[in-house]
Amino acid sequence: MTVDKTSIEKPHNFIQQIIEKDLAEGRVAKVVTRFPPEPNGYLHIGHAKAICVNFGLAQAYGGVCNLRFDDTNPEAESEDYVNAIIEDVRWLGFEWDGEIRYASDYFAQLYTWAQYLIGEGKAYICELTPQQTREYRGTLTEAGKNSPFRERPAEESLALLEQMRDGEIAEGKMTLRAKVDMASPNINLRDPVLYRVKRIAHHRVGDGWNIYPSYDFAHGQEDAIEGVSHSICTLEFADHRPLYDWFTANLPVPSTPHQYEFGRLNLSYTVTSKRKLKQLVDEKQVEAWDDPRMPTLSGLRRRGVSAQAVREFCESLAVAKTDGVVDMAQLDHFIRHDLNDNAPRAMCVLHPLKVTVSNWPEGEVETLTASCHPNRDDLGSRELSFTRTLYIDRNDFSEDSSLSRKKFKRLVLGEWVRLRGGYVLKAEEVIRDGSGEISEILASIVPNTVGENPPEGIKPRGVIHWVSAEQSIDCEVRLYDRLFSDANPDSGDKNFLDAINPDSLEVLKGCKAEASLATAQIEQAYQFEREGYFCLDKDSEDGKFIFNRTISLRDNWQSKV
RNA sequence: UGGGGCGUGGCCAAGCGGUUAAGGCAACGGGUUUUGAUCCCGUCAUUCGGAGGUUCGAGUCCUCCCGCCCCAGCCA
Repeated sequence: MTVDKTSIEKPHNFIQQIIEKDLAEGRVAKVVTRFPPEPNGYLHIGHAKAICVNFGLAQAYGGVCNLRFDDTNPEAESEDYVNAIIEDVRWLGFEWDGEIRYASDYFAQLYTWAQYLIGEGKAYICELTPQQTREYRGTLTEAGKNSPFRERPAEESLALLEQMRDGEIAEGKMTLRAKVDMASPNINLRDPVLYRVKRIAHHRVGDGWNIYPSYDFAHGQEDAIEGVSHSICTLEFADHRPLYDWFTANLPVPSTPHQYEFGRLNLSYTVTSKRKLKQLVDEKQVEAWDDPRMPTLSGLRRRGVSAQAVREFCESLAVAKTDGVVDMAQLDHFIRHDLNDNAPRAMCVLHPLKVTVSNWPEGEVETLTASCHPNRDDLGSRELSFTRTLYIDRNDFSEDSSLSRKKFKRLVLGEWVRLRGGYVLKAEEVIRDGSGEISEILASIVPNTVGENPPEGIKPRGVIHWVSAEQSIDCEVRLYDRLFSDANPDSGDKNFLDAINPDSLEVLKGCKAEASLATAQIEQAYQFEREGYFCLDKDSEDGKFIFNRTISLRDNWQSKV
């Protein structure tokens, strides 16, 4: 047995403790877990936690983890979702054991087991309408009552089941139900539905079936077929565990898996519910499932978040039974941490303001070399062109020279700043357009200040970024903010759509990026110095650059002044 | 009013009866810095939902109470 070192340095969570005990006492020979998504939507950050838990546990204890699609409800599912999910799991960096599995692979076996249960007198075809079924089920405080079809002879149920399967029964007319206990305080045990009629084709197995198994009748048996040792799911399934166990106990399954539940991930300022995310897409509140504002894995990826950042964030989460709300700031921390370490630096001016360097000859270009990372030489360097006309950010200039040096460490009329990686610059004059707005700044550089301190008496207020006007590329920059302005858009009886942040996307056109960015690749991360982390968006085309802001730099100066 | 689960600082969370209640995020001070970033250093729970009890000793065990989440799909 190989034990992963990194995972045993942290305190062991309750599932690890169970696994270790099972291994030590010989109850389990090999750890087998599974990640079982339903292909009815895209994977989100909450799924990332489940993926990391399941694959991580298998890895840590020398076992394997299956990827299995729980495709028992063709109504909501599609192949597109299957493909998107596969791509996301791969991107996250996990490798499943063997072939991808599908619940639909087991439809024939499940059907046979349904017949077996009927033969044992433990299941029956019920003809109660959906409405009646609800009434017979009772309530939270009152016991249900037995269906009048409960004692129907097995032969009859068997024949009816066949008719259901063959498409001879209309939807809603019949179900196969387990005979458990209509008086159980656990509502899930009040004769749960095993098969329902759905006369529609299945995205994977075509139209061979007119009935489809329910989650309860499928999940545990799928686990048993695959030899899953520890079936890990979220808290809301805890009430289903007795049923899960009931099936493995009453059916001739090849193994007896056990279910363990942990708290799903909730993140502040977003929703982690496939249903709600789908609503955002369907109602065009966002562009698509992979909109960079979405907490989906494809959205995070498109925004420029790395798989490693997502994984490390997930590692930082507890596997326990509490269901809290993790602060979005915690995810942000891991995103910044990864990007700070790995993203090459570049400069991009978001709100360009023209600067003419009056003591720099027209047409003269000096090529400066700048490091791509302050403390990673392996990331190399890039070239910057220094020319007479430059752009700096409008926000980095002020005419107000009464601003204190501490409060405004940027360019002020009559004073100096350091152009990052270049010269020290002095602002001398402001030029306005017809409307009175500043259209240009006339400035001069202090000679011999590239990589050198300026002479005595010249004190740059700070360092600002810039690009050459001639040697830069035009681009569009999309600034993303949180999708919701309420930390808990989902809580209570709030309608999460009411909390949508109207300013979650700001599109900046006519931004100026340094020339080296012309070779940027889609999703490849950069730090635009003093602004944040950005990556090229897939909407970019030849000569048309669109950058997404992954996340801004941490910014505490305002509070300190 | 039934069943299941959970309550440790602003958020997440270790703690498995015996040193002064880990750690991360956030926040706040300070240092370094050609990114107001990073990095570094420091501060941040006399107290563990509440009340009783057991014990030499309790966040950890017992009792009662309070609060929050999930379950009445032919969804998963």
